[in-house]
Amino acid sequence: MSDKTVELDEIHSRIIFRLFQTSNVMHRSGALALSELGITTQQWSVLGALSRPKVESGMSVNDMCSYLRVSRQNLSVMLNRLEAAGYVERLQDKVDQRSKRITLTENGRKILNDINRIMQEFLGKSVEGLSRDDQISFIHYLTRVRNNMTTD
Amino acid sequence: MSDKTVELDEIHSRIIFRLFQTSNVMHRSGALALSELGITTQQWSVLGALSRPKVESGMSVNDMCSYLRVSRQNLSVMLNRLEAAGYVERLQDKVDQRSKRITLTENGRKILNDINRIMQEFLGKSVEGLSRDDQISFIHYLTRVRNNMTTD
DNA sequence: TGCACAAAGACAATATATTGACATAAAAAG
DNA sequence: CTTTTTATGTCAATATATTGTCTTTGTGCA
Repeated sequence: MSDKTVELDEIHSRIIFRLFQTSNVMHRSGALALSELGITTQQWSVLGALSRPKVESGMSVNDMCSYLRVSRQNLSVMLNRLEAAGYVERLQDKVDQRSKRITLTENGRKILNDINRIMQEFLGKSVEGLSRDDQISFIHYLTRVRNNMTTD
Repeated sequence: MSDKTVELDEIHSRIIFRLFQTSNVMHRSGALALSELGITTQQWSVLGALSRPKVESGMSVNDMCSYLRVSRQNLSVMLNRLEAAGYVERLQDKVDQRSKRITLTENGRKILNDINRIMQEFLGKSVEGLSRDDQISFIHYLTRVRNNMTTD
């Protein structure tokens, strides 16, 4: 390897570093906010994914992995915990023997309601100081970077 | 708890969810890009923190935790690996017996150079489609949200 | 000066993130 | 139709994330 020192674009590296920091802080403070329910932010995202009306009939593990951008193995372990807690159900897919349908249970809907009650305030505070337009731009940038970094 | 269904602000929750997804994708694809060096994105951020001229004399573990927004325990384990690999050194602080000074070794500087050579391209691709102004706004939003969510 | 409290870094336990591997089922190819 | 290849979800291993805890050291206050 050459001895020439590489200078990274400072703005580029700062974006990635900020993502790293912000994600860490998000999980830490989010989990703290939800600690009374014993729920992590990651579990919230799993439950939230299942609560959408368009997936009322359930989601496959694979679909969830794609949606959440987590690995199959990680999701499987998270689902173990959520199933054990009675919040989700794994049902055999009727069309494909290899596949499962994951659905929210009634208890899952209830805890999600409790979660959202807490997260409402948490989320509001997290975006303080950003206008609605800022927020929408922010989503656009995040989405763009996410897609740019996505490898198949 | 009341039975009334809570409706989250869709923009707010999407910001948090995008952060979650983007962070996952960032670590996965970053680690893939750096796989030939056997370095993770997290280790890169540790090494990067130590390479700044203003911390030439080293950083305490505590300072690094604050800078990186990771826990002391997590950083300690990461430093174990980086020290074992010969990239960082833990030296006793001369003023405070409880404290350590963490410094980059010469090998640490070399691997960091190799890392940055790879990350240069990775970072460039990750921000494709965002103007310089977009990138600067992005940093501003990330910083704002990070600070809003930071609890002491 | 002595005591109470806090800070520093590391050990322990647990949850989440990845890749690798596997058995079963489905799809594709010839 | 048969064989090869791919897909699905889970087990295994490892790295990173957290909180809790501990011992040693340092600080502040009476």
